[in-house]
Amino acid sequence: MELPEKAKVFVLHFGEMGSRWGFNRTVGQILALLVIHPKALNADQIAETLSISRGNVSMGLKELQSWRLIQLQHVAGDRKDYFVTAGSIWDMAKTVFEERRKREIDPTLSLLRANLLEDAQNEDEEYAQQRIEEIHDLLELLTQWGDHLNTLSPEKLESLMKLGSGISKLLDMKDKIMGKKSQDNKAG
Amino acid sequence: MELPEKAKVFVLHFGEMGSRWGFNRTVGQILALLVIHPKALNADQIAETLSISRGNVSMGLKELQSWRLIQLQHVAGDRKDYFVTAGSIWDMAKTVFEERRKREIDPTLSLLRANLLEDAQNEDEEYAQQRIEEIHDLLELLTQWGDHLNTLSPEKLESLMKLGSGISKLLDMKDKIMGKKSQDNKAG
DNA sequence: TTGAATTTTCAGAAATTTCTGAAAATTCTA
DNA sequence: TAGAATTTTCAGAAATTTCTGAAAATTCAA
Repeated sequence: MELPEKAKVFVLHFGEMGSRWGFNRTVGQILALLVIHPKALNADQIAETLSISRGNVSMGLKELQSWRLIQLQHVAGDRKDYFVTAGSIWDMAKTVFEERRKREIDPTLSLLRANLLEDAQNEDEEYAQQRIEEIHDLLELLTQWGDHLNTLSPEKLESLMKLGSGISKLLDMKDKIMGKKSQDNKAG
Repeated sequence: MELPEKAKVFVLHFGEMGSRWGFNRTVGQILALLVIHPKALNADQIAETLSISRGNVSMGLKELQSWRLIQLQHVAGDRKDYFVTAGSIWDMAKTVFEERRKREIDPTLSLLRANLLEDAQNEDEEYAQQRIEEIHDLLELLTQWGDHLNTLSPEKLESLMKLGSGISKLLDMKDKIMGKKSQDNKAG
């Protein structure tokens, strides 16, 4: 299967970028191909289109399934396995965030927590622990926020993002209505 | 310079994680070391502590400077170059987001835009262009949102993130006050 | 200037990652 | 249940990335 020139450029680019997003070149290319292709594809078609070995495609498809980014789809009268992307672009973006969080952030948080439990033996260790605590708190805040955003409906999430600088005004409005308790306490 | 056991674990872990964040193992280790060390360090100290070559440290420091994550600092009476991390953990996190955006998202957006300018020659290409447009719009929305968040003061940003599920209520409140224009139009 | 101290560079070595393709395993049909 | 179709596995090959260390370049003090 020969790809049109623009499709080729897109697939190759996402191959390069894929490595930034946690998978290797060919895995990125396979995903990109499935994203722009209107119909489900089988492993042989993918191998031929991307000029990579059958074995490599098999491994790549397995990896993409473990990321929950593609889905197996059977085609009537054909014994081969066909694949399509799982959900919309938005869904896939969400999934990538979730999976990366699970694979990268969570293990780091555990390690940092374990580190915080131990007592500092001297001034230098005290300093180190403080920096580690800052990193821990930041990661925790970010992941919790991510969780909250994930609970919002796509529409609400989109309207929140499109607020743009309006978010600042909204926060002020909230503070006014809520009476800015903490600051009033300090002032009074 | 011998590190305490916990510091060693932290540095090694950030070496592994570093590769996820766009730089290689030793660059991650150098950054981690500078983060937890209370005083500025020179290249020889870093090389000795991490057991890596002087040349490798030189390259790593250059890379971290290009990321704007560390700063040169002179020590009175010493000709060697000393280095410290640039700003707080928060500052560094912001910088990493910014730099990654510049290095990864922006080039992708350019490529997608170029692709969208071309005309689709048939149904399949039409489909591909639609998916590409979805990716483009998502990336653009995300980066614009990131820009807006970056303009918020750290305090406001933190209070926004700590809102948690309150964000949903706040959005409803806004809709009520603003009169939910778009939906009213549809209904009427 | 000179030359000692320091940093940078970069060719080749080492380590790591990715890929191939043939053999093994699995699945399905008749 | 045989055997054809298909997928998976994985040892070794190929490609890529990272690292070393010695030489070149730079900086600085006298």
